[in-house]
Amino acid sequence: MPNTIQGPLSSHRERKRARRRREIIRAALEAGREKGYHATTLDDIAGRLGIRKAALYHYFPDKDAILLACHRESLSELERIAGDSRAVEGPARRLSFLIREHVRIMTETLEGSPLAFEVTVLPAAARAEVIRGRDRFEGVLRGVVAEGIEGGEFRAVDPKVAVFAILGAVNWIARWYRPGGGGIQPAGLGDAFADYLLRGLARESGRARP
Amino acid sequence: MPNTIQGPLSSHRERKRARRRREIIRAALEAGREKGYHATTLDDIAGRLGIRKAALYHYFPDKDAILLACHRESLSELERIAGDSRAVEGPARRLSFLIREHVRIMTETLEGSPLAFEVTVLPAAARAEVIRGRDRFEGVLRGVVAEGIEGGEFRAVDPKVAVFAILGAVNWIARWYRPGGGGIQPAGLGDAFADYLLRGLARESGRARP
DNA sequence: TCGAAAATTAAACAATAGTTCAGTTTCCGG
DNA sequence: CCGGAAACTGAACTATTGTTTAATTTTCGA
Repeated sequence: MPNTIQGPLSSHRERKRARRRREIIRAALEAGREKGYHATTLDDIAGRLGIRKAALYHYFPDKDAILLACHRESLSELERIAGDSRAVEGPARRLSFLIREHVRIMTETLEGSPLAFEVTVLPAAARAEVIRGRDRFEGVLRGVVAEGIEGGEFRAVDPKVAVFAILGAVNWIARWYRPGGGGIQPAGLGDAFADYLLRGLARESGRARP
Repeated sequence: MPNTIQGPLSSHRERKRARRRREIIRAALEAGREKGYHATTLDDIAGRLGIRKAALYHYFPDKDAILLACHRESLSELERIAGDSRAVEGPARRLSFLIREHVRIMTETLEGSPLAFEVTVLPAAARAEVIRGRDRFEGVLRGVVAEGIEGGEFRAVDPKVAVFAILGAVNWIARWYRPGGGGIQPAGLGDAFADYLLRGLARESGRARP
């Protein structure tokens, strides 16, 4: 008997299914941008894809699983930039990189959707996973700030408080940013935020990013 | 015929009723701190007061009205500190005052409840009122920043972007602050935030608040 | 092209939670 | 202390919405 149980790791069908899953996540993020998780119905999400809500159950076991997938989407992005940041030398430059990339995630990947922050409704295991992921990223930021202080590049602030302020400024983007909305451009926003938030840490008034 | 239509402006009964309304608002803010508006049921709110949810309808016409009252609670606080700030001289000192007071509202009055930010569910008229109030406060902050730039006290940033960052840092407190939670103390937090966020604007590296 | 598996749908189901209402208890001013 | 008004309750009602199931359509590999 040939091995029919385990096909190729990414068959055509599997890739198509994975693509559809991402479309659903994208639709959920878009729908959630307006109303938040609870006010977003499965009809809202399905309607954006031109299908009925029952079809969603072929890709996710329930509504919470869609929310969790949205969280994972954002978490994997955060993990990626945390990894990439290791190649950037110097606490100031590294923190600047992290802020600019985080702003990019907020404006591009999540498009300002607050879905990736509503964590209280998730079942305990899923909530723990998400919180662990966020804590990890928070820890990376704190590490960078602490390193900058030790090296004398930053002044002696409480890293915990500084990181809360930074994450607040960036995450709050979900509350006011709307893609295509006039005025503020994503790229400029990331630079402006990094510039502003870095200067608050700089020991000297000169350029925060040498 | 004596004037029985309009009793004294604050009879005993009226004051008692007003007090009960405030208790309900407080309970809603507490309950909403854990789960957010949609996940907070009328049973949650009523339960904290030892009554049944039907009793709430003697004080508010529906659930949305309770949310609106929570918003108005926070808006009136913001308006108050905006007014008080006019007595503080100099953009740097005034901005510092506003940040510290705003932090105090987040930690003391709202106790970290996100209820005063969930605006999308409100009916159009109520939503417009809340947004108008928040815009007004935002405008005050922008004015202070712009004034500081004109006077040469702050460097030339985009006031809009800076205020988004400031409001994000402060409002995000609702996401992580828990009253009585160990570690961070409200008073110290306000000073630390004001210090950090002011330095990002300061033209010179010296003390931001002279 | 054929047939099985995947995708989707329509309809019914279930559970939650906001709302209403008639009736009961509590409160308080005269 | 009395009587009416205010406060509150229990229960029923309703609307929304997540979930399940059986049936139908579509897709795609052999």
